[in-house]
Amino acid sequence: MPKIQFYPLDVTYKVKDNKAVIFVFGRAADGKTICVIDDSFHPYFWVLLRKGESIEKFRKYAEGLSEKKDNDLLKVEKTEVKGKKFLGDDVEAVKIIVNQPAAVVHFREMLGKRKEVSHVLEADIQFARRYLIDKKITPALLHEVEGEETIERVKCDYIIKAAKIEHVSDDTLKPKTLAFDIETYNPEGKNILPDKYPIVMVSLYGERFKKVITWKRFKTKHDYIEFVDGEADLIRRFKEEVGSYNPDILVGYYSDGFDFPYMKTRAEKYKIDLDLGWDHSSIKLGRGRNEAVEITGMVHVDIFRFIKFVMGGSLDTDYYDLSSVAEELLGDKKIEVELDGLADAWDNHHERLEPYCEYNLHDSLLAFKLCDKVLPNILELVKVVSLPLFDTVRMSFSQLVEWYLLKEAPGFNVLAPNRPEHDSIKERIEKRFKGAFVFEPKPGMYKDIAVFDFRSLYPTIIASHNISPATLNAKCPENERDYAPVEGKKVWFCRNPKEFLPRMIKELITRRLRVKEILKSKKDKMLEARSYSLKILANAFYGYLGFYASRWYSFESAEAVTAWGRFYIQQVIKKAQDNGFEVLYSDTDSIFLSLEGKKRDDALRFVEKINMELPELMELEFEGFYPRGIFVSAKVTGYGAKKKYALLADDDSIKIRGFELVRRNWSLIAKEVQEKVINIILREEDIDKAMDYVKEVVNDLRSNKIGLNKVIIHTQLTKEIDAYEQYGPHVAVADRMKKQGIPVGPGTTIEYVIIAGKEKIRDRARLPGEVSQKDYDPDYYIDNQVIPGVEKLFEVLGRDIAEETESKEQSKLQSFFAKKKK
DNA sequence: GAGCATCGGGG
DNA sequence: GTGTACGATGCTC
Repeated sequence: MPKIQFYPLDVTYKVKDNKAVIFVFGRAADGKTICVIDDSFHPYFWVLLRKGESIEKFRKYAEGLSEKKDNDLLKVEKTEVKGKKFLGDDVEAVKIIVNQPAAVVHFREMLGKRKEVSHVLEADIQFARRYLIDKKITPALLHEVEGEETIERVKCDYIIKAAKIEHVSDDTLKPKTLAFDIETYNPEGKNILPDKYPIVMVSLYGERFKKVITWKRFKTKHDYIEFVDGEADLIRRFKEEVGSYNPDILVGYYSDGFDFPYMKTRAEKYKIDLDLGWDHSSIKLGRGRNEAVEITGMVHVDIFRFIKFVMGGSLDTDYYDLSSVAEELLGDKKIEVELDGLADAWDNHHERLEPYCEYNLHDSLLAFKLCDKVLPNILELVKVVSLPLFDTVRMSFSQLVEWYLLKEAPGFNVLAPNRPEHDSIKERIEKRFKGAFVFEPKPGMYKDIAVFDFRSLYPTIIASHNISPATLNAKCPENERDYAPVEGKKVWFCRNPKEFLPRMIKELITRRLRVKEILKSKKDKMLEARSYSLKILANAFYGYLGFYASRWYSFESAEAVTAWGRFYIQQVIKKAQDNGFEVLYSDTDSIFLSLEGKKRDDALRFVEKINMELPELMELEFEGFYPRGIFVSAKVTGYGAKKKYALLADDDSIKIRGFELVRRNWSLIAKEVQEKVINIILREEDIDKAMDYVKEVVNDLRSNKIGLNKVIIHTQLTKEIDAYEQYGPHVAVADRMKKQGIPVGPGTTIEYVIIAGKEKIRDRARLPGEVSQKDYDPDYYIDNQVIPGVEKLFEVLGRDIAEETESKEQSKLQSFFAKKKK
């Protein structure tokens, strides 16, 4: 039989003659598309019987089951018995093999009701995924299919009826990616109405390929712009172009929630079928909260989702709009155009449309590059969970952990627990336990700080103490028990045998260590991405144990993890103090030591000693030396602020945590002053200079020397103007804009300046275009923007910025006396 | 301050 | 499709 090597990408199934037929779509090694068809795989699930019940009697009963439902025949094909592990117990499990997926739904319910049955297990694992797990197929890796060519209505170069599919190597597909983005006619600002307004342009961007399709003509220098006669043609041409480019991955930014749903609505209007699927099926829109748009065969990636939910933790940006994300990850932004002017240009000024096409294309380019950038992360996760890219990029951490466990379970002969039912979910949500330990910092400025943190603290605790629902308070001799330091509770985990869940997390940790080992000798972006993916997945295990919807949920296990976490970090703190170090700050897994009167080597030796005493996998790592650092007091309590500090690193870079620098609704001048003050304090240690700088800015503000652009405040409208109860300055300005005929609505960013006067602040808010530099109110910017941003920093250093700049209370007092005099 | 509802992203 | 989904934030009582 002929053999073909290929990279699987997508899996689905169809029911034919009461039998499930699997379709594996992918890219052959020669670049052609391939569809592998397999009808030899049967759906199944497991049943456990109560103690004392006869397995043979039950099997006899089950094997005769058959039912007609509508036109479907549902029947049990056969049963098997196998020794399995279920939550640490050895059990005899009955495998119920049925003819088609719908029969699983039917018989799991029927058998679940019988009194001799105690558990129905793994009866909710989707058939296509089950197929991948059981056949050990990992999407995007090289496989070989052996089989004959066959005929089927699919858009594939090879159509093979499989006799055998085998994993060949970890050689990974370099996918062909195409990005797309639409622009729509939108006279109503943020209010998006697909039923009412058309798509005006669509862009496509791929390797050596770019195109913008639009349907109003104008003179242009760009040969990538193609003109068609109307929206319907635009949609048809989009389909054709995607088809002829024939990508493995079609990527968009928020295309699950916007581009595809919008296009679908428009296509329906013209009765155009968006049949992009390799089996000629239409794109499938997700319902309700699940917005995923699926295309059979082709991998549709909504890169926004992946970046926000999987990469989010490591990004600095607070916002996940394309521009912010692209800026951080790629150093490239969206092209700036006046989007509100598109509708007018579309209606009345075609000659103004070209910039919008450039903008449109650039969005696709950004989506393309973002996808390319995070592809190594995606592929690493795909390797771990062995699910199609489509599913993997849309999974939350807990789902990734769960599918990793589900995939590995058969190899360890482990039966997966069921997901919780409604009642137990409610119970689980209400249960809370104690979290991490935070050592409150004493506000102040410190010199020579050494920072250490535990490498993957929680994952290594789980692996080292064999934490899992199966070992929790299980039977084992007293000297085999590891008691968790949970207050007021007797909780232990048996040290042996090493259980499934800790073994799985250990596998991730050691895999990552191997990657990191290679990384030491050569820098490699791919490997860094792999290391990152493995790290976040390992870290997610702890959350998974305590997550209400988990199969392997274990409240006591999660509780034990944080208890041990507190135990270890407190132990380090204590030992540091015993060794004469001053501990400045500690949060969860990190510790900040003052090196006053000590040498760097002392700190390194101290950590070495700590590591000798820790369990094998656990390690306190050196994070860095910082010549100077400042900890600021919290706003409310006045005590040490958690997670609010700035450090000057050895390489002269500054690490800022928890300060407001990035907030959108701060004026540029406020951000600038905060940043500069931190810099002067840390780099030059010259408090007077920092103070003088602030005074200078305050004076410049007073004499209106600061440019208007630096006093503009940005605030986003979150709802309709009328809906605001609190008529704040940004709402007032939005109102003014509306009266001037500028469209505003939810999502519009309002820019305003506060001008001098005695009225309420909201009555003194103006559009930047309405005022000039001499109009803004110095007092407002001094008291409400600049001073609050640096107040705490100076407070730590024993200085009162408000007093020294004679702002705030002072000025209020002055005006009070001024009034009195009159 | 708890409890509920709604954004988020997208033009 | 052997199905189900989060989490931060703002607003109201």
